[in-house]
Amino acid sequence: MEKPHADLTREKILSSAFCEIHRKGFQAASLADILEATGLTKGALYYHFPTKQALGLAVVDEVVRTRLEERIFAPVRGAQRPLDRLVEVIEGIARESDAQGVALGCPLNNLMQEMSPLDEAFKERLSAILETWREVVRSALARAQARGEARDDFDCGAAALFIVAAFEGCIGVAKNMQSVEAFRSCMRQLANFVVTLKADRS
Amino acid sequence: MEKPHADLTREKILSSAFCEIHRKGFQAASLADILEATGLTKGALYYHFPTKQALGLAVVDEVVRTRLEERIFAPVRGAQRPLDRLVEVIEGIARESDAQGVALGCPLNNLMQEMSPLDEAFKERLSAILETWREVVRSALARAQARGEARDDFDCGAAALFIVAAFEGCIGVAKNMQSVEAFRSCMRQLANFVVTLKADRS
DNA sequence: CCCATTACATACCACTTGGTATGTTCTGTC
DNA sequence: GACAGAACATACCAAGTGGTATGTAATGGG
Repeated sequence: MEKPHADLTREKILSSAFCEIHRKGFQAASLADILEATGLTKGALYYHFPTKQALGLAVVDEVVRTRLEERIFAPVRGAQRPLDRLVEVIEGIARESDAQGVALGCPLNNLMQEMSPLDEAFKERLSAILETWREVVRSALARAQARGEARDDFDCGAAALFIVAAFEGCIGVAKNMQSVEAFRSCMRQLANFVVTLKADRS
Repeated sequence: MEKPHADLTREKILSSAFCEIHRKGFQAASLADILEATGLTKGALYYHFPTKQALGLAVVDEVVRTRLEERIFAPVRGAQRPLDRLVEVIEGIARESDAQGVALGCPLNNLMQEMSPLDEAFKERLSAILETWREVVRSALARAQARGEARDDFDCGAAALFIVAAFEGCIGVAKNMQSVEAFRSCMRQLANFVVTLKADRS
């Protein structure tokens, strides 16, 4: 028989840690604050996670990755018209974002900027997620090219990397400006760029 | 008579603080480490700066801003052919960057991601620099349009914001991947985008 | 030469941090 | 219902943090 109660507290800690890390970053995230939000204590934390780093890595693997998988990767993967779907996803993210979401930024980008130069384990996990993202976009572009939906005079890998980079860049500057409007404008430009990759149907 | 010695130690602290903040971020930057690198002590620090935040803001205003001003803003401002110069600057940054520079990322972007949601004063100073950057690019695009160097079917403000965002995005992902090659590839894509803004000379 | 101000150095403080060691309760098993 | 391990809670600790109070050497003016 499994023990649902233990797993539940583990997920409560994970969820609270994600929030705290999203707000303050990993280093500035206080274990005391994370626990206070759950009503638990350090005994619970260190029973489920051996160290703060392990907690952070678990947040990356089980929360950050999952969120991106559901919201971005999955929708693009199974698209019949990959290029159009790519544009839809970009515009969808822009449309659904609110002031708070813009102010906090992308959890993946936040952690990359903070932890990549400091911690090798973080860098590898985050880099893996980024690479899947890039691969999802690259594959979409390649399929679009194969279907004649996209032009075939550009390198899919390089274009995919740029699209992901610009995506995170838009979130980044909008986070600083704390302007939903700026975010949407910026994402619209990115969508326009993707549209320029479409094949001219003459 | 001015006192060059005092100003010199002030700049030594500022320079060391910039390095430390560039490496570890503002919050994780230790005043003890900053001082150790200079051979000075806390007495010197708190004589010149009332608080750690003031030191950080001074770093932003006097180091980060100056660097960007010299390396990016100034070259673009006085260009006869703004669009070409913009591409040159982008390619120049890509060409001259080394492994260490890529791994550390853009100081402005690092601080924006870390401090914007946490500290209003930081957010305002950083936002001002970002706005200057955007305005420099916007003005360049507008002049390019006026001279017929660029097409005139796009919004200069929106395009400028996107260019700056993509610029920071490229640095951001390259920082995580810790790959100079990926950075150059990404920046080349950005340069290509800027080229698409050129007027078709038929 | 005296003296006040500048420009630091030294010593110290309250506080928070991640981490640990120990105690306690709950749960399932025989 | 005794017993064992899981699943926590409580109390505590060394280390590091930003900040301060005080001491001191250099400097320049009268």
